[in-house]
Amino acid sequence: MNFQQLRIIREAVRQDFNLTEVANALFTSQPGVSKHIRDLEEEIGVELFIRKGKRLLGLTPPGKELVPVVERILRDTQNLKTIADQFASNEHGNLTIATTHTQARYALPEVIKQFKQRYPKVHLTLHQGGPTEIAEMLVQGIADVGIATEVLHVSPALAAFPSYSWHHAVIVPHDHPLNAVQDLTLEAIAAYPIITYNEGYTGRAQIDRAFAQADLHPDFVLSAIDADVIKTYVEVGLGIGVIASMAFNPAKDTGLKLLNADHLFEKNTTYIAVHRGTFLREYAHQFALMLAPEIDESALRAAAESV
Amino acid sequence: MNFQQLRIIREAVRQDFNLTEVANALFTSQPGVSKHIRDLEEEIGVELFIRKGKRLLGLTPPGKELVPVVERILRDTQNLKTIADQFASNEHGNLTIATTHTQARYALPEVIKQFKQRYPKVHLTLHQGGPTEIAEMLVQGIADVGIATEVLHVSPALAAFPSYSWHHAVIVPHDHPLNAVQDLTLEAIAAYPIITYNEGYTGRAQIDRAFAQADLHPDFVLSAIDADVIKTYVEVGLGIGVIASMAFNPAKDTGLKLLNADHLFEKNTTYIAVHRGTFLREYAHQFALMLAPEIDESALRAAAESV
DNA sequence: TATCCTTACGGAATTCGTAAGCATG
DNA sequence: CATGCTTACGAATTCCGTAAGGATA
Repeated sequence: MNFQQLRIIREAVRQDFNLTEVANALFTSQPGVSKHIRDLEEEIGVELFIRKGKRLLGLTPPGKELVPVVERILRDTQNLKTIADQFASNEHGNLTIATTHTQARYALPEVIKQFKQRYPKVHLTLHQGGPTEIAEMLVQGIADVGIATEVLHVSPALAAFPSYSWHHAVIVPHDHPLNAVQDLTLEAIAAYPIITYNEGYTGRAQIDRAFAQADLHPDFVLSAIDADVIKTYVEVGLGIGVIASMAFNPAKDTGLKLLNADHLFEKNTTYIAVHRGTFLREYAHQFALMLAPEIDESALRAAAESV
Repeated sequence: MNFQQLRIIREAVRQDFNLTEVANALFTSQPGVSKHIRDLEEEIGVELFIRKGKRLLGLTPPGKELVPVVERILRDTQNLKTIADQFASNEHGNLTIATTHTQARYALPEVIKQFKQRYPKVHLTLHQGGPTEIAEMLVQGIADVGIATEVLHVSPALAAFPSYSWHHAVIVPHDHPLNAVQDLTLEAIAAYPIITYNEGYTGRAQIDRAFAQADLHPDFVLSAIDADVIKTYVEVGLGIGVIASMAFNPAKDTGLKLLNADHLFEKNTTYIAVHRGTFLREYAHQFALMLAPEIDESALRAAAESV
């Protein structure tokens, strides 16, 4: 048994059992991949993959049990290197953050500025994606921490901690009739075409839920991933916008007005997530604490260390 | 990085940093061991061992952090093989039990007979030793389950479950004056030379505690690891014996009489222990359940699977 | 001076990549 | 017939053991 064999097993699952792709992903030859798999199967005495003719289709029952152990071994080898790097220097290294546009654009800049002041030599990488992609990046070990409002609880392999809370707000052009309304209601909003986030992004589920509970069916005329796009279309008069309030900048968004809607939509909570069993560098840990100061530090360590 | 390097690191700790012994233990050459260590240290970029001249003296701080991860990786590779064997056959395999003389001689025979009936093809190995040796055998993965009355809680890496409880009793020759006594007291016992278990064995601590609390200082004229030895010396009149009551067999120990002492000594509990993070074969699991039927099955699985 | 580690080097074993062949959707 | 896996074989690399040398209790 060797590590290359284990990497191949893990990659085979990730590449949907296409060994040619596995070979590409691991920068090796395809026949070598085949041989490694057969060697390992022979060594441990069970077939890991279901085969139909020459193709691999999936995992056998033993394969299903063994793959998580393989993944843990490989994660631990990664941890070995990470811990060693930690001792080599607390100040340099890489930190990869997977997050959504909204967080990257409006919530993170302040924290990242602060982080860079403390750790100027740490190289930061920001990966952007939807919630499921963020979760996947954590699971695959591509990203160290993930930040999103939506379901980062999906996989039990992830540990999520609340970072901060915020509300949606309504944005309208300056000359819009809603500007005159005193107490904003869902009914009043639902009377106009609405531009807001895509499903699965930035608390969209909360927005839908609020209207559904009020038995309202507004016209979602356009949806987008980010507030900048939404604001643009509100400005051109396509409808009113519902965005995260922090995405409104009075200094820059001069053509628009922000209407408070805290009482209309449920509070949203943005979470910071890490992958259980993956060692966190000291600075990654500090980054998490900067973003969520009230996080239970020992819980974070525990999440990162146990499986 | 390869598994041999990791095995060498683990073995270096076990062999107290004597690389010659490491080479012997792993059936390889000593220069190879040295090279593997230096290669690994170079690869991860930190020194794992404190060196004085050419000798290794201990672990550096990074070494102390990394060794547990190395151990977990190696344990998981063992788990891979164990799980694979499990699928190859539920009925064959090996089960290694580490236990004390007392358990092996008096408590286990019935359970083992029952186990062999259910799993006739499983090869059983009984390793005998003191409590610390039993714990060590579990930690090193030499034994699958450990059974003892004494401290198996020492290492947090072990999970111990109560199996059954028992009391000490007094044994005397037939013509002994204590035979006539109605209500046995500690004072009455302490008046005679006592033969009982060695320190650290079969609840000896309970016996000492009982006398200490009564402020009695009996003459422990002889101590031994097993009841057979104790009985022999009681028969020749060297003193009275204090043994586990289950070690008395009225049919065979015809020259002796058993005096109940449940009210004099605290109850003892025999524990069954496994090493956390080590996968238990189905039959090993069943063995544990036979020995401790009221064990929480999910707790046992959890102990065996998490770290 | 005996123990223990390192360096050096040659051979053994493993791993890897290329080329060719075969099965399947 | 293109995709995907296997077999076969030679090259490259890694691993291992022996022999010799040096440091330390």
